[in-house]
Amino acid sequence: MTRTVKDPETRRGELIDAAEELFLANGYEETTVADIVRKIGVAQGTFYHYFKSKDEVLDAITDRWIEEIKEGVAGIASGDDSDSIEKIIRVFGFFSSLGKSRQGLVEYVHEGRNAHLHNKFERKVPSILTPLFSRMIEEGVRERFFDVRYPEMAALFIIVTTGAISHIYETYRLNENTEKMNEITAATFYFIERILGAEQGIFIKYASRMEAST
Amino acid sequence: MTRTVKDPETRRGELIDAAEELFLANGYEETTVADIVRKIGVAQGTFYHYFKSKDEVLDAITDRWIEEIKEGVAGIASGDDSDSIEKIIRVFGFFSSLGKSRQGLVEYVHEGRNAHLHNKFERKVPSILTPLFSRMIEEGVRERFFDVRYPEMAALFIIVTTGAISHIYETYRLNENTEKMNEITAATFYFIERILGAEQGIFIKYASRMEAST
DNA sequence: CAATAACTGATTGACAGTCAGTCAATACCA
DNA sequence: TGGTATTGACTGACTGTCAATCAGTTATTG
Repeated sequence: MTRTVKDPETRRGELIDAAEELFLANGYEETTVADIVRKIGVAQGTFYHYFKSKDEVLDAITDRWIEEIKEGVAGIASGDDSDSIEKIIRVFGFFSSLGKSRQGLVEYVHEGRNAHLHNKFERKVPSILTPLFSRMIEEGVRERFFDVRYPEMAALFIIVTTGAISHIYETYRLNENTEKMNEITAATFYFIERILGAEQGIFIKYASRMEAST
Repeated sequence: MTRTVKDPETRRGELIDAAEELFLANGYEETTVADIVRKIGVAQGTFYHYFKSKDEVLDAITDRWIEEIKEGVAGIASGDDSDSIEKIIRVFGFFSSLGKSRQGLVEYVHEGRNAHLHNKFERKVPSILTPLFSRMIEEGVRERFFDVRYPEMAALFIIVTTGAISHIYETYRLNENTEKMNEITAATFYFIERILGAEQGIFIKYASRMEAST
């Protein structure tokens, strides 16, 4: 094949893009390195010039996703135009919109065959989000919305719970069990209020007020 | 090699035992089917006579573990010699003792290289334990210890949270960060009390009373 | 023009899974 | 009781696939 040299950053990007697309379409295990390189028309060796292993591209892909999540949450959390309740609601809204625009991705991450990826997410997400949530919760405590003895632990609990529950939510969504889906959503807010020691129903109240003002 | 015919149940058991031992020692990916059959001195084909794939033995192994957990919890939950608070404390005690007697297993399940297995656990455990926890929580509501609108969801939340937190607890344990470990334990009870709408500190109070009476 | 780095693609080694066939035990019949 | 048919446990060489390697080639840069 004719040889084309590109800016390393570009090439690396091409490889990650191709891998991401194929992993999403066919799964990690089912995608071969040969598939990835064929997609952009380079030799197999080129792949290994940029990545030490197949696993390493997966890391690069998840890092990209996690960076996106981090920036989205940080953007909401750092704003001083809203109180902590509003911020937390917006963060959940951000998660939900991310899930909707990337439905394939959500299904993918929860599929059994992609245990590998799911695991990477489970490791990285809490460590990135806990400090951000922690700050919002502490802000909420100062604002007297919340009353909680362990703000950092509360953050961790909320994050891991939401993550694990989304797993179960996803199975109900695939079975079109709307009743259970609604129950999970309602229960999630109910328990988050309890964990944070917030007034019962305050999240729903705020959420509908926020919707009305748009 | 000389041919020895055994009772199929025995042979199947031998294969599962050998696979479990090797998976625990070296990891799932790192163990080959050839290793498994070599260990008990049968041909590779024999393995595939009993299992459709390498993944299927892993299923058999996790099913065995999960059965053990289920029976342990069911035994505690069904007893009518204790109230719901005591039962829940005993269940957590059971988890902790399981973790101690099988330290290798716990570390193993949480190791990155065994994402596959971790995922299997995460799928199976909640579906098995939720009904059992649900009943204990409903019992506690009748006994006026708890006050919670969604008992089944509370069960689910507590189970997935405990599972995910144990993951994080494990990393602190490996780093010998005793402070964080204690904080997690205290926070876990604190938040479980909040989720269940129980009196603050009731679990600790009961736990120390139970210890005193032994 | 020398050094560096991007790139090639045939090759290797490891492994999951297959398959055609062997052998032992049991069941059935004369 | 002895002969034979059937079942299914068991064998192990073999295959196809794939991640990873490596010796070599081409472009770029100073």
